[in-house]
Amino acid sequence: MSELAELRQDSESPKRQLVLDAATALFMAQGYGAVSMDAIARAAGVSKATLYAYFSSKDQLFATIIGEACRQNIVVSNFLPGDETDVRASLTALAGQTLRFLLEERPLAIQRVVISESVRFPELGRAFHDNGPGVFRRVFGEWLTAETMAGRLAVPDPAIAADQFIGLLRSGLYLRATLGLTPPPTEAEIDATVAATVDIFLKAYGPSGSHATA
Amino acid sequence: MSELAELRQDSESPKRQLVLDAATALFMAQGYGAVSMDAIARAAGVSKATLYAYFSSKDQLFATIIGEACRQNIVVSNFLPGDETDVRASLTALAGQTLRFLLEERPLAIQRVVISESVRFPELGRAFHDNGPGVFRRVFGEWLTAETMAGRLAVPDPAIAADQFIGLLRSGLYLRATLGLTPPPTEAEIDATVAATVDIFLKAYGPSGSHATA
DNA sequence: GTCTATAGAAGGATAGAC
DNA sequence: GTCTATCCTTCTATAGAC
Repeated sequence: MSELAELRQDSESPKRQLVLDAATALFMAQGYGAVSMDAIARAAGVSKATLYAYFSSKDQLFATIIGEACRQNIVVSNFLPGDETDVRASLTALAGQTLRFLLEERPLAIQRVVISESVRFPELGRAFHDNGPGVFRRVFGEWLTAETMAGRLAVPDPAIAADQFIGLLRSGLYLRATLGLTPPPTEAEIDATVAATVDIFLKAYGPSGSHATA
Repeated sequence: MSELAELRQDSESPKRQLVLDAATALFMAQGYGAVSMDAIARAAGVSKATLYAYFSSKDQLFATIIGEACRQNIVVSNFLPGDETDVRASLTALAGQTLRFLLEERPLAIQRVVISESVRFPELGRAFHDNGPGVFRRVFGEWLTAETMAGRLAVPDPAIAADQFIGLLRSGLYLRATLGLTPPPTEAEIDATVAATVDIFLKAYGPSGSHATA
């Protein structure tokens, strides 16, 4: 029991968490430059001195928050089709799950912030990629390899195919959402994008003769 | 002769152009928040008072510059394959031209700035989309329709197919470039992405039996 | 029209009381 | 540990000389 306390981070201070929560919300919504330390302290309900007791600078606070957000920004961790043999159903489930995740406000905000600040904070671009698209490419690529060996797919280069799958999902709807264009995508549009992605993917990488349509 | 002068914009002041050039470079490189009016005036070699004589505020200067940059950010304007009948060659040329354009520093910078400031300046997201991906989808979609009617392609929904083409080009390499990851893409990598894009596109939308490989 | 100089506000960071 | 109050810098924007 007492070991549990030892396993905790040394950052269990409640005020520290208040600062982190407030700063996260503000940075995600407005980006680095538009948020002041005054605004963070006010939103957290603490003084600026307390804020600086936990974080030595605005830069460090920002990098801590966005880096941690990137590390938690995993999309495919629970994609384990296991004994599923219906490839189209598996791909459709994965595409739907992935695109809906990408279109959530938080992942959209993380991507916006990382892209805009990747010049000033290069490590954020790396963290975002390695924990997001990089993980997807690895996990999905391994699955594509297994499916190819099982004869259910014919994927010559799993890394390229995984990148293409991501690219197909990130076209159209997602690009418009990234640019903040209204109105937000409807469920029907999301399903249509998912279906179109699975269609083109299976036409290209399905076993010969599996050129089924929606 | 004298009509020429009348045709000119009322913005032919050389100092105004100096300000525009300097501000464009700075905003592209560092974004809105990190650039001060002092820095712009210094880089342009004019005083701040002169700067404010031409642009009433930092917001207006920024919106003017980025909006104009979006309007000039056209990618497919000179894509006119004309009497070309080799679809694979046409698609390869278009894909290579488009991806190389997207990977240039200026389009990358425009996209970064627009994405990061689309919350504060919603009209920029719209201008970027309508002059960039929107134009591509329309022009390329019309071409796909013509090729389909000519029997050289079989594209059921040109708008979706055009979005997918863009998405395929924007996967992998381009995503990493957007995040500022080093090293920059090599010519070989660009060619490989182009080839992979054309391959999957033709497998899905080529006329039956044209499943050629690279 | 253009400059120098500066006003007025806001930002990041800190000293010192409690 | 936390707060109030403040320092110093930098920012946007402008007044006034030439």
